[in-house]
This record gives sequence, structure tokens and C-alpha cells, in this order.
Amino acid sequence: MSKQAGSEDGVRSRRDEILAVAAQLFARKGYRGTSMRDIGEASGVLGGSLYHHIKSKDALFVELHNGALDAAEARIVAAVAAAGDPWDRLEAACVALLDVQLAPDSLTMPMMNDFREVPDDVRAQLVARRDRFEGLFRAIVADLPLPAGIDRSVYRNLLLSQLNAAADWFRPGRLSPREIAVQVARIFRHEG
Amino acid sequence: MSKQAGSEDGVRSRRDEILAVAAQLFARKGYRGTSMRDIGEASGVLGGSLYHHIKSKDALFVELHNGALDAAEARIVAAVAAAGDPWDRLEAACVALLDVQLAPDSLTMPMMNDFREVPDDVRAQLVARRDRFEGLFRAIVADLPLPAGIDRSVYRNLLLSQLNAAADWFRPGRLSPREIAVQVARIFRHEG
DNA sequence: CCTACCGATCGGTAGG
DNA sequence: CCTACCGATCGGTAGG
Repeated sequence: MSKQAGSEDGVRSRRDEILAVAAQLFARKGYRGTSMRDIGEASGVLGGSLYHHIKSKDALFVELHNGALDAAEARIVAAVAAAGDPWDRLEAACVALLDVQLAPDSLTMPMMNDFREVPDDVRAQLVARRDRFEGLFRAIVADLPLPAGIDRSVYRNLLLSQLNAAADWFRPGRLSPREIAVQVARIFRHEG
Repeated sequence: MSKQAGSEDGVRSRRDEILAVAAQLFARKGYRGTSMRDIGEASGVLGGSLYHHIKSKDALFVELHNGALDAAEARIVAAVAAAGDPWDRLEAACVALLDVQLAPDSLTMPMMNDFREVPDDVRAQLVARRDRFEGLFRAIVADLPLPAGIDRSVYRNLLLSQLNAAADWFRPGRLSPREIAVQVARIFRHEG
């Protein structure tokens, strides 16, 4: 469904090149702002030729989105497992996610917020996958010894929305993704 | 430049109707997801007829965006002026902004994040106006007695991005916009 | 992977 | 405010 790596033959690797190119374009210009002809041009072929490798623009976008979430989820799970107490797990998750989101060559997921740009049936698939992803954070937040006055649902939504939005204001050169993640974890740290 | 109200004659008020309709469509479907024909249909005219009232889709969007920021800015300035210490001012600003952003009929600004969907020259105008808006929060954050380990630039970007993103996850029925704003202010409160 | 094309839709305009 | 249309661009396909 969403194999992203692999290089057993030429067909596979050509397809992967196209996926990587498409991901970067989607990330930069959005779903509607990226035409199949754009993706073709950046891949060195005409737009129509892409349909030998993919079924439709919609399917391409969903595959990229879900693959990016798969990768991010794996990294976060690994990072969280290596951490000690609940606050360390929160910081580890933030570091892992921002590391993925803000990597300079990251063909990944700044498209997570494109929900409004996308056809209805595509959006349904994206939302379903994202909900599963957010369950990861639900578990992390549930374990935090938060003060009584803080609503965990709001807390989790704020945390996630700003991790997703970080790519919009992040500029390389000042703080590193890791340093920003540490700041996020620090701001969200409230001993009960 | 951005008069939004007014009803001195029929032309003005017809134009305002169209602006309101367009704002709601842009907010729901995004810049590219809203066609001039959509706006026309929702206003009871054909798409081409809109050009009697507006110059272009780009100019329409910029006018709505800047008008929404003008309105939000005025409310925040008033709310902050009425508050006492720095933490109260932060909470007052959050309450005012979320009240605007999450109002059920709000034809306002959930389009603030559409920057990637928009033509380059439009984006330049949007960014310029938004930067001025963000200066408001720069001043509020500058006055906070934050702990030494917290970076004010990151702090402000996180605060703003999540206030903007709140419309994406907010659902009426549970917490009110005001209650959510109080939660935000609480999470971001860290005595130095 | 290209040539050549389809039907649909877009922002916008002329002329009334 | 409508009719009627423009050139451009879109996702996608047939046929090789």
C-alpha cells in the first residue's frame, strides 16, 4: 500500500524518483498548486506519461501523505520507547516529529494541513490516517501529570497544530529543529 | 482601502453582501477551491457579473484578508488596553483573537493560512499585512516575565500558529472559544 | 515515454 | 446584471 523504499528493479526506482519529486512540489505549492504537468516537468517527462506509474493525482497524494505519516510514526514510536518518564517522552516525540517536518530535504509532510484544498473523498482518507497518527499523541498526553486546570484535549490539539505549523515559520540558520522541539516541550511542561 | 461596513447607498450594501459571501467561501474552501462562479452563484448572479463590483479575484482576496486583520487587530488592542498585568494582557489577546476566529458566522480569517495557495504577488501583500498584525503579539510577548530558558521568538510563533490553527480542530458544543483561549493562556503561562 | 487530444473549468472581458 | 465568449490550464486517455 505504501512501500516507500526498495530498489529491486528499474521500474521501482523510477517510480520512487517521481514520488519524491511530487512530494516536494506538493509540500511547496500545495495540492491544487501542483499540476501533473509540473510533476512531469520536474521528473523530465510529460504530464501524461506519469500515468504509467500512478493511477491518479488523488491516489498519488494519498500515498505520499500516508507514507509520510508511516515514517514519522515509526520514528516517534522509537524515540518515545527510548525515553524515561512522561515528560521525557513528550520531548522525544516533539524532537522526532520536528526533525522529520523541518529536515531541509524533507519530501515529507508539510502537506498535512492541505485538507481544505483536496477533493472530499481524498480528505476522508487523509483524515482517517491522521486520526490514527494523532492517537500516538493522545497516549503520550494521557500519561502526563498535568495540573487539574488544563484540558488534555485542548492541550493535545494545540501541541499537534503547532508542530504541524512549524514548517510555515521555520527558517534554517537560527535555532535547529531539535532546539525548537526542546522549546516546545519546555513551554508545554507544567508539573501538576 | 478596507472599509467593511457602511450603508449609505444600494451599491455599497450590494458590494458588502458579495464580500461577506466571498469571505465565507474562501474560509471554507480556500482560495483556489473557490471560483468566481461559486461566489456568483452564492450571491445570486453569474460569475462574470461580479466584476462590476470588484477588480479581480486577487484584489478581492487581499481586501478581505486585510479587512479581517484590521477588525481583529482593533478588538485585540481594545482588549489588551483594558487588562492589567502582562499575563492578563496575554489572556485578553487570546480571548479576543479566538473569539473572532471561532465565531460561528465569522466571515473572517481562517484564510490567514492560505499563503501557499495564492499567487506570488498576492502572497507578498498578505505577508506584509500579517507581519504588522504579528507585531501586536511581539509587544505583548516582550512584556512577559518569561523564564530565561524560553526563546521569545519561538514562543510567539507557537502562540500565533496555534491561535490561527484553532479553527481547524474547533468544534462547537464542547469548550467555548473563550474557554479555549483561557486554556491557551494557561499553557503558555510560565512565571520567570 | 511521446503525440495528440478530450471535456471541463478557470479568471476575465466586450458589448449591451 | 446577462449573453456569449476568450485563451489558458487542468486531470486524464488512446494509441502507439
